[in-house]
Amino acid sequence: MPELPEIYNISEQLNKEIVGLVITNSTIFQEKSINIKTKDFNNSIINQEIFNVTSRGKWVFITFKSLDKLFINLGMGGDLLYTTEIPKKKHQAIINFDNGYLLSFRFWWFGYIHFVKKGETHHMTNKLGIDIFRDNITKKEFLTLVKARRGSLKSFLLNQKNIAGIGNYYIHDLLFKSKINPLKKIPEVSTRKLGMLYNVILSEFEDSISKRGAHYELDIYNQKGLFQANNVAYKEGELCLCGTKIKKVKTGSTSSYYCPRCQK
Amino acid sequence: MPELPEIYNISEQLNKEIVGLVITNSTIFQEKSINIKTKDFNNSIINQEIFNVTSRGKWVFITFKSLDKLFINLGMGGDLLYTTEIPKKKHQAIINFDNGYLLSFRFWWFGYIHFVKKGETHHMTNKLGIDIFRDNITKKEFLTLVKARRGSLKSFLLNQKNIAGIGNYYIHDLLFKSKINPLKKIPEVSTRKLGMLYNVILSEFEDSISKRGAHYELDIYNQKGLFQANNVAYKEGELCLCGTKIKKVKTGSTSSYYCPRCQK
DNA sequence: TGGATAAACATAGA
DNA sequence: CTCTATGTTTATCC
Repeated sequence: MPELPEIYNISEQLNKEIVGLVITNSTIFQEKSINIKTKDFNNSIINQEIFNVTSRGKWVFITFKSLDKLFINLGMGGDLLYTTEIPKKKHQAIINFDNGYLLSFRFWWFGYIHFVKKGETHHMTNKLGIDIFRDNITKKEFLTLVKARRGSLKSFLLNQKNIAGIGNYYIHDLLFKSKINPLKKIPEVSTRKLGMLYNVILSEFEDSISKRGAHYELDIYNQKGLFQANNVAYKEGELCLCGTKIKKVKTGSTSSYYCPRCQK
Repeated sequence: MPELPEIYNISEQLNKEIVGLVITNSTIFQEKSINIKTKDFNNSIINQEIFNVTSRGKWVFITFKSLDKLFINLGMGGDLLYTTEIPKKKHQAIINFDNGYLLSFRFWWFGYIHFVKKGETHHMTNKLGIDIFRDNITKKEFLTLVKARRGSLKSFLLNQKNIAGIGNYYIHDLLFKSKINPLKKIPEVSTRKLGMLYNVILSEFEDSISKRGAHYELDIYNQKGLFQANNVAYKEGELCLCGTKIKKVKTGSTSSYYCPRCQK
């Protein structure tokens, strides 16, 4: 499940590669991935020229010269490859360009490629929260945002309407490095720790982006990233750096792994 | 806080006393209690003849011959007296009839006397749930209704959108007599106990109505009711009939008192 | 817990 | 936690 650093990286790579290219063909293998009929989708994007590519949270935005857009979400695992040959692995969609290259969209489960006409809004992204990286959010703004709420900090961070881009892989590491217990509610966490969390998010994401994302995700060139988090092991009973056994707790629909000694 | 039995009793008493009477005057001391301007309210009801009086849950409905209506809610404590003399206790409204009698509305806190024109709907009562007593709900209907939900049974019963008329006084007794622990969620309660609960609600309400309501509430003649619940004491540590100490637990915004032995 | 409303939280579904 | 929709609870207001 690619999160902010991977999506940021993918969008920047695409921005380098496909701006100015024109779409010559499009093949949809899974109509559930798109938001309109396949025929309409193809008619809408073929012959369009790419204007730019950017991202917000876990969403990639491809803007055409016409200002129509594609909103792409890779869902729970998936990749977006830029290549000349159709990949052998099962994919949901292929988009061809006039330079002989193509984009292959592969979703492990749910994923979206939504076409949105110029000026129209997209219901899945118009409520997206801040992208702490692209929006140049200051620590003060971050603290104001967080402290307005009283629920669990982990839920807050994972909710894309608050802060877009944090998912289940990075959250453990972010909380570990900020020494925050994943069960805590926002009012129970000191301002100092919330400030530390802000620093950690920025530095961790910058670090990961510079390494082209997480080690188990692919970039558009089919290359794995070099970033490895996992300061807190993903198995109950494994040892933290401090020697304490990692604890597993249910936090909503997923679990959290944390060190009872380091994360108070 | 009058609940179904008291409200049922008040509406039936009114139905015996005021049908056919004509309103000659109306005085509003607290404009927050009504839904339109005082002047409009008075103009709307003066000279109207009472057609009938009925109730649903904690609401009293006075219908005029014109089919305009008054929707009355006594809120958290309050009384509605039918008398010839203006009561000395502070009241929010007085309505006079052509036989020399008057209705005095007294609210301890929030209470409503809403005027609704013929055919129009009233937003506070149009989502009201069933009145188990007036609607002749069968046990099967009751079970279907309850079992469609998964939240706490106590919340379900107190929510006027589900079943109208149960409040904080009767709820303890109803759960005690049904041997249901007030902390249970609906799926955790056996069908047998839910069926028992249905019987208990009907029998308890019938009993209370026959005694003109709870012992601490007043009917329209300023007389206290004769019904006493309190099988489960309202003080932590007091003894249940079985000798076990009553336990107090938080259930949402209020507390529940229950016998850990009798109410499993 | 009287009732409205909004936010917060939980769960199922696609 | 990918996102939506729905249900349920909590908090605050009047």
